[in-house]
Amino acid sequence: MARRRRPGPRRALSEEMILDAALDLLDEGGSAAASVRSIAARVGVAPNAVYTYFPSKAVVLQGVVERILGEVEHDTVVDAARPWRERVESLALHLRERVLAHPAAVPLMVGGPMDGRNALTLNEQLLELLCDAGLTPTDAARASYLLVVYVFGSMALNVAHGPDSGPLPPEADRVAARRDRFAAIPAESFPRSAAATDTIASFVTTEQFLWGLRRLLDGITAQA
Amino acid sequence: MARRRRPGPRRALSEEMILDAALDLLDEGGSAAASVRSIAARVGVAPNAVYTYFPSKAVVLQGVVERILGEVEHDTVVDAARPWRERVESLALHLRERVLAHPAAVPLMVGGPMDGRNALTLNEQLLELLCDAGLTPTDAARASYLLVVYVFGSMALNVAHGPDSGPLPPEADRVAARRDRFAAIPAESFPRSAAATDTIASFVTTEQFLWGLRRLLDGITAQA
DNA sequence: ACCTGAACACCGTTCAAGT
DNA sequence: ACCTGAACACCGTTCAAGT
Repeated sequence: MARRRRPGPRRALSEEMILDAALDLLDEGGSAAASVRSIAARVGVAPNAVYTYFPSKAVVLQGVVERILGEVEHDTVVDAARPWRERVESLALHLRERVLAHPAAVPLMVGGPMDGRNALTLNEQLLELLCDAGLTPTDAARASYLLVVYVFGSMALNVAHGPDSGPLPPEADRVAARRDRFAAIPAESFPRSAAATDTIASFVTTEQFLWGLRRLLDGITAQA
Repeated sequence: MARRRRPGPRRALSEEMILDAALDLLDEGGSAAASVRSIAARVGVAPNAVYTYFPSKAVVLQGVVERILGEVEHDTVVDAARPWRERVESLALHLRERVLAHPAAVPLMVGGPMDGRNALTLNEQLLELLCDAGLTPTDAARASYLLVVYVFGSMALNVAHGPDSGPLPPEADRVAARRDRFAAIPAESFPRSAAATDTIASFVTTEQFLWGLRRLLDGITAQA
């Protein structure tokens, strides 16, 4: 089935080089920096040459998402001998860590299809885990969707306030920035929100992420 | 403290008119249709006249988000006499229904600050509800964040696959579209995902939303 | 103070032409 | 088949000028 291809001049690039360039630009300058023109410039071709490799910018960005999800080493992180809840937790924590390394890509994930090979692999592993836990296939599928919504939803809200360029600041700085942001809540109109400022500021932490994840797992097991 | 303003010619517009135009365009043509230029055209002024009312496009879109969140009639939906779980459920369902009426606005909410007056009002009401349920202020704040992540996260993933224009199709059509999309999963590589196609297709339904919400409430009460 | 015309510095994408 | 120059139809935003 091996078809010969491209009889013309050797191609100067590869899909991978374009995805690399796009991801680098995304990491360095945020979503606005990853234009077709700047991607092309970085790999040293004219803007329209990109369309030899990808049909549109949207497909390039989809490829970037897939590349990031591919960086999640699905199997090595999760020790099959441990209890299933711990396995889910370490998978979720690892996924979150890997994705938050590319903050500008989070909106692309939440806003796009997420039905590529690596996304499916991730989902498949989660399903396996939940079936091992004794859930029916239907409940496992529902629960995995719930977990996906939580992991990606929390990342999206985490990233929402931050700057649109560069890597994610350290956790302490993000908490401080959030506290500043919510310190101005008028206590007379929103007494409970104002009183909870410190807790609200901590929503961007891994600790709060784990708290929510555990409540979610509690809910799933209570159901089973 | 009433300060006199604008000694020049009477302003032809108001902030509200601009927000109306922006929301209409968003609803009719998706996020790409709500450009500063098209907003200006709809209200009958030159593009740069918009900058007399708002400092930037981002602030206009923030205003649109606030307007939508203001459409949620916080109090009337939730009967204070009912058990707190039911009150949370009806608040979440109502919020979801109101927001999904404007699919193109969902990414704006998940991607932006969400710290306006109406967003705070919503959060305050949720906090009150959870405190009534017996949670400590800290746990109530954490739980409300968990609920917000879930409600907005699930909407974002729901809207992600759909077309970028017009109102959200009826639920049955969205399920069918999703089934088509995931019917192509190769069963040899992803056996569990392929077997769960029907369940996966149903993720966009209100029923599945409620299922997840209830697991979440189970987890929160198990903690308390 | 509010609005305009014109311009600046960008976009994504297409097309005819070269090799 | 791959790449280029040039163009098309857009963007958000700024600025000087009018009233």
